[in-house]
Amino acid sequence: MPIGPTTTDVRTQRKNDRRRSIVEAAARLFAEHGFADCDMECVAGDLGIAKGTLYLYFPGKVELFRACVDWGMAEMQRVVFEAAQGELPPFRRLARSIRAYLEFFDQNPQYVELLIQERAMFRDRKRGTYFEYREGIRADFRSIYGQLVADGTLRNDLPLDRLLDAVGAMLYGTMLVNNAMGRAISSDEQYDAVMNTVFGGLVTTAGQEKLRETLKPV
Amino acid sequence: MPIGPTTTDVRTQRKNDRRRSIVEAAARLFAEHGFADCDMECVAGDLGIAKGTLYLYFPGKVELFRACVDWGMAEMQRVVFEAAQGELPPFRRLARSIRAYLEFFDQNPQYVELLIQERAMFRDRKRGTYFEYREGIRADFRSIYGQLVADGTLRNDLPLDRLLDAVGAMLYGTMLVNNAMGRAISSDEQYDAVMNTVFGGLVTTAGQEKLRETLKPV
Amino acid sequence: MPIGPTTTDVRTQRKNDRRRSIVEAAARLFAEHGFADCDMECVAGDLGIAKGTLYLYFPGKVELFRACVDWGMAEMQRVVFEAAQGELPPFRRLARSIRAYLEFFDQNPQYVELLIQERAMFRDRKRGTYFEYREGIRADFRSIYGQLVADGTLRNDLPLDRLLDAVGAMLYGTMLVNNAMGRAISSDEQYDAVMNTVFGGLVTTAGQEKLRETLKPV
Amino acid sequence: MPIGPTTTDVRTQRKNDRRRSIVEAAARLFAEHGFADCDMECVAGDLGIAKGTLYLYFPGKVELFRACVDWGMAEMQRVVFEAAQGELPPFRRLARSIRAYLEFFDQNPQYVELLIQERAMFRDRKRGTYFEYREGIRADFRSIYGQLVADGTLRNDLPLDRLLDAVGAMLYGTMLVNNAMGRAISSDEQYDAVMNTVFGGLVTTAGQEKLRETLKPV
DNA sequence: CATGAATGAGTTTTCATTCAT
DNA sequence: TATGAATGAAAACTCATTCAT
Repeated sequence: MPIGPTTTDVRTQRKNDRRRSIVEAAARLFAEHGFADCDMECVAGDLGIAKGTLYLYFPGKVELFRACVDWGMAEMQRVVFEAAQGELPPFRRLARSIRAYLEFFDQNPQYVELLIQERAMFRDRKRGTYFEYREGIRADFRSIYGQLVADGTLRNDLPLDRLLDAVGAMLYGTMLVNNAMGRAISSDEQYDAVMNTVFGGLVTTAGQEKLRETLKPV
Repeated sequence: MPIGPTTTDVRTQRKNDRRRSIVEAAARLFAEHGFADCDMECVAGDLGIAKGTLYLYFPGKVELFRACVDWGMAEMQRVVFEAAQGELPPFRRLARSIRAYLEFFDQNPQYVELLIQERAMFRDRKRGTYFEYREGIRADFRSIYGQLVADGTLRNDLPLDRLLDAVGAMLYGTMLVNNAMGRAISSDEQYDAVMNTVFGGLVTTAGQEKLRETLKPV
Repeated sequence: MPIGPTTTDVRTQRKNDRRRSIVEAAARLFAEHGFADCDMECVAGDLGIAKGTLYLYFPGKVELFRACVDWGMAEMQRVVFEAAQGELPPFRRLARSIRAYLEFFDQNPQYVELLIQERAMFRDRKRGTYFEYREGIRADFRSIYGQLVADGTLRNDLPLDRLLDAVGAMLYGTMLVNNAMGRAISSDEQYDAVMNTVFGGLVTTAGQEKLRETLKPV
Repeated sequence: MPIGPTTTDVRTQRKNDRRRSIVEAAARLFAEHGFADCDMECVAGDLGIAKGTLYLYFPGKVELFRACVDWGMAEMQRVVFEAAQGELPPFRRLARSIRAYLEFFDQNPQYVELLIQERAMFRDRKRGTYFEYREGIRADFRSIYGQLVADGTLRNDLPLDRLLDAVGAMLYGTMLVNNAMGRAISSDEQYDAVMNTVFGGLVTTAGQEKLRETLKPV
């Protein structure tokens, strides 16, 4: 009996591909028109399929929307994590992640839009998808921050959580403001501003010596 | 003909009072239920008036909503400006404004909600009300920042606009994150975090000496 | 201060009149097309009003339908009760009620239809409206039957409940069969049949001798 | 060419078996959820086959439903007929049939449900399946009733049709009422009640004297 | 000015039926 | 034969807005 993909495998695969392509189209359209003003007809039309078909892949409009946000945030998380991999000094890994974060939202502005839509629409969900993924990222980066405090690169007079908060708020704010202003500022410039200000402030004087290279503009 | 308030004046006054009270109720309700889930009936009901009456004061739902956001942002601007008044050193005035900003949104979370609603709903409007008022504030504070750069308190190796951007992004991010996390952190702590990080980074070493008092926790 | 109808009274009155006329039209249409095949548009159209207006008077299609059945059964109950009033011997009152029941459904076949619709549609409701009203009628007639048993008119070898059941089943069956056959038999004839059989018995006195064994309880 | 079941016969046989098993499942499910709330998916799922397969055996949902009702009524007719067979006195055969009828619906309440569903759904069909089969039964029993009138067991002052109507209505009503009340009364008791009332009459001999006027035709 | 009844366009969702594989 | 993915028509319900009183 030959080993190979079973019918079920193929079907599952096909179904996943389809879900994926629906999510991609929907993410774009939800971002373009807003959740309320993008009806299922519109998504189906864009994909060239019938309205009813969408319901074979997602239970309803809300779930489709959630899948879009989730997909985007998973992407973002992946990109940020990947940037932190490799045999590099901790601050370097941190910096690369920050850059990755800003670039991700700069290149995928539709996900900024979806975050806002989600926040506006579902005020009941405790925090929204962004903040769920943020928790994951935060947990993973905590150790890096810990190392940097331990080796004297970062200030040790602030609780680790405040430190993480500060960087998180700065990045969130930067991402949103930039998006609102029509991406007038390149992600390079954004990166410089964040590094110069937040880390200019968080890094010790001694640390600044050590990081001269890393902190300077790209 | 007697001098005094004319009938017209009285009418205008009364109309404005009415508009004002409608805006207050609507702001609360839009924030509570969201723009889409707060219907005109709901606003009218809360005020104890008929639905049709709302249309005597506002052309439509959207305009009423905009009036709410506008009202809130004007309040915010006023509060921030007021904090900057008085015979105080420039950095002091800056710090007081920042504190006022954070406190305003902490005490009026409904306006955070409205900002998010507006952003989500009206993606066509170039930037939204927050960013229009932000421009006004920014213009007014530019001179303060200029003074602080000139007198060596703030770093002069960054363009003034980047400096303003950095503070703005940090504040916007802090306000939103705090709101999303359920205001788990007091505005005092938020203030400290912002001052310690952003200004810890922006202030020169020399400047830090001078500002020792101002920068330290409240 | 003059005594007279207040604005509220007038409004309530008007609202009730409207509800009433909607129920009348809806009862007719639900009966004609069936619950499933009679959409709200159809009811509204028949009344010359907009679909949305229906929702000002009834929360939804189901409630409108229920109001129709309820209205009809209340009418039926009223008619049956009224027939039992007056200074007449008990059996006479009973007979008049039975006649009234059969005539009511003969003249208002739409209510037969609605009863069937309800039964088919809402299998979850314990019994349906007919059987709720039936309970009321039954309770009221129990005393008449009691008198007739006591004075020796009716057999006393059957529990009162079985007696009531028997008459009830006969009437229900007669009403439904007659309706299903297209009202081929006049309510006069139906009445005769019921009285002659249920009360008179089909078996002759002589026959009863012969059937003693067969007729007696199993 | 060999004599024996041809390929075609085998196929036909298999097809019929399949139809049969589909009808059984569908009857159960239509009765449980109602025609409208039992979709083809649900029937297919219960049988462990694909939705499309149903359409190989029945042209559509309605035809499947009709087949269910038809199947049930044919069963009922068979059971009632069988009970009337044998070398027994006519009234005995009649009584056995009545008992069989009541027992059938008591033990197969799903068919009561289907009758109601059919009646509610297809008001256009002249009478519905029940009444078609009823005609058959009626025709067959007419001769029994005739004998009983002829031999003086049953009253001869009523047209034979009225007599048949009366028994039919009583049985139909009893079956439906009993079903609606949640089968609170055993089919034994139902049987007794029918026999006692319709055939025995509720009014005592003495009572009949008194009611001569009231009971006689209007 | 105030009212609130009436409107009707607009959207989500369901499901019988089809048909390519 | 059997499958099950795709279709698209149909219908309940909502709510901003209007307007006669």
